[in-house]
Amino acid sequence: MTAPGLRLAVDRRSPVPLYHQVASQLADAIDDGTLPAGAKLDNEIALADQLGLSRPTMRKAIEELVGKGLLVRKRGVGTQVVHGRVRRELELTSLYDDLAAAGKRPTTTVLRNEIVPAPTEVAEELGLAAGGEVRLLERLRQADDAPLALLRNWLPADLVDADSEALESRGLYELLREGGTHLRIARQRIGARGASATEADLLGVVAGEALLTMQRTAYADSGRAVEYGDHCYRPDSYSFEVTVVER
Amino acid sequence: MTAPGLRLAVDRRSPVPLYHQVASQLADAIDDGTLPAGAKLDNEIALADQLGLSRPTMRKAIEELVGKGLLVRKRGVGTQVVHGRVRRELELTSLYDDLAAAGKRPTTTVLRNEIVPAPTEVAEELGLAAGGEVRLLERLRQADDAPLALLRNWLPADLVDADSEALESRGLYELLREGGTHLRIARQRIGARGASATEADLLGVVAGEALLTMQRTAYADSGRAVEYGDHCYRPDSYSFEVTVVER
DNA sequence: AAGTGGTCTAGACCACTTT
DNA sequence: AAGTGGTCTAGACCACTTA
Repeated sequence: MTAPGLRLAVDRRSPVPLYHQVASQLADAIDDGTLPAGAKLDNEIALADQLGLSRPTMRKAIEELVGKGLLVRKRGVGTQVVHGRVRRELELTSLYDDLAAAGKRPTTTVLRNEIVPAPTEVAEELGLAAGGEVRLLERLRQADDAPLALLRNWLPADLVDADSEALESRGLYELLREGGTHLRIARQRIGARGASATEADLLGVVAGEALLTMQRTAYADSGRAVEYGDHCYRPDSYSFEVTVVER
Repeated sequence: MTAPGLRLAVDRRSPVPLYHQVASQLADAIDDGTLPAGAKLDNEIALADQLGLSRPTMRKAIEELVGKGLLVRKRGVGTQVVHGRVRRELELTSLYDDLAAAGKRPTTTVLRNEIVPAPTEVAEELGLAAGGEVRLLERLRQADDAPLALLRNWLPADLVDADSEALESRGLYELLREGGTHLRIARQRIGARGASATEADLLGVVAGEALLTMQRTAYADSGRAVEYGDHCYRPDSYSFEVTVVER
């Protein structure tokens, strides 16, 4: 039951970890149909031998794809490709990156960009003293000139220069990365509510119409909270994809 | 910088994997404040020594918590507890389980429970021939007698007995588990839209009012799609929590 | 220079499923 | 009985960060 056209090979001179090289090649084979839905993989030891790898390394490659929802394993049975087509996953990217990757032309209008005392909830989320200074950003995001999302963000005031011009051309996350802040974890709450008059006006909908909402707190690799966001999206243009894997 | 009150120990006679024992104890210590936000853990080798474990096993315990968003690691620096309080995570559970765990009293009314030819989209999601037979379930879920969600599910017709009485008392996922079907992966799309007249009536809202929606395809450990769901929720009573970790 | 996590190896034994 | 994934060990070397 092994796929015939499947060719795997690793490059030991590459800085890319061996397990990730293998995982990428397997993911590509699943994407392009070389490994069709339901296909059974050789067992871990055989695969490791074929590639000249140790079993733990081969196993880690498989684990990466199990975590992404592309493969399922069953003890005593084997490893198979999951049925069903794969959709884009929810990852730790900004909406700006998402749109650029999807080939849309994202534009941003900065509505507010100012230093304000932190509202109670924001201070709590960011782990700051109440009333401490934070930068408030309010932006309108458009894709191909159609309004798509209204983004409000609060960040520790010293974290980023955030001149409005850079924000309009590059997106907040990219600016943070340039400033040496690498986001690692985001906790998001996704919900829905009716649009307020202001929101409706900016997003080009009728007041009270359904909006998709997200509140997000993002943490850097230092463990500190560096962003709290309160966003709303036009639900006809945006949705969230999540893949959940049983632990 | 090691936490003083932290006491870790493993039971080698337990069937619970050692790495999971350690991960649970660390998670508890983070929950109850023994390991406060920002606390730095000893390095992996020292921790492994203290517990009489090998480094890979200790590492796997830490990896489990990094994946849950409780810890962050930084090469050359160390491992720390993430700042910010932890919220309940989105897992592969049914809404019924969610509510029961939250101490609510969930009740279910089965509105439809019949065998129908599969609509095109459903057949595609489940990997069945178009027009093949599927079971259509339509249920109204309430928590403490307040309407909360309207759930429509399609399943392969042979998969579950699904008598309506059992569905009202136990929830679909539990019935599937009892029938030997173990869900492993779910792909979910979360969005929003206005309520139709029928939905509004059932959920006790006004037509056009915002609803939170989810379409889900769930896969068993056999890799086969076993459930397609199209759900809508009252957004004042339900939201989704997602933790995203940078790969 | 010292300390950390990141990767990798070559084994071992076990639990579970299928034949 | 045979084959699979699940767990665990005891090392090794490397890349990165901080002092």
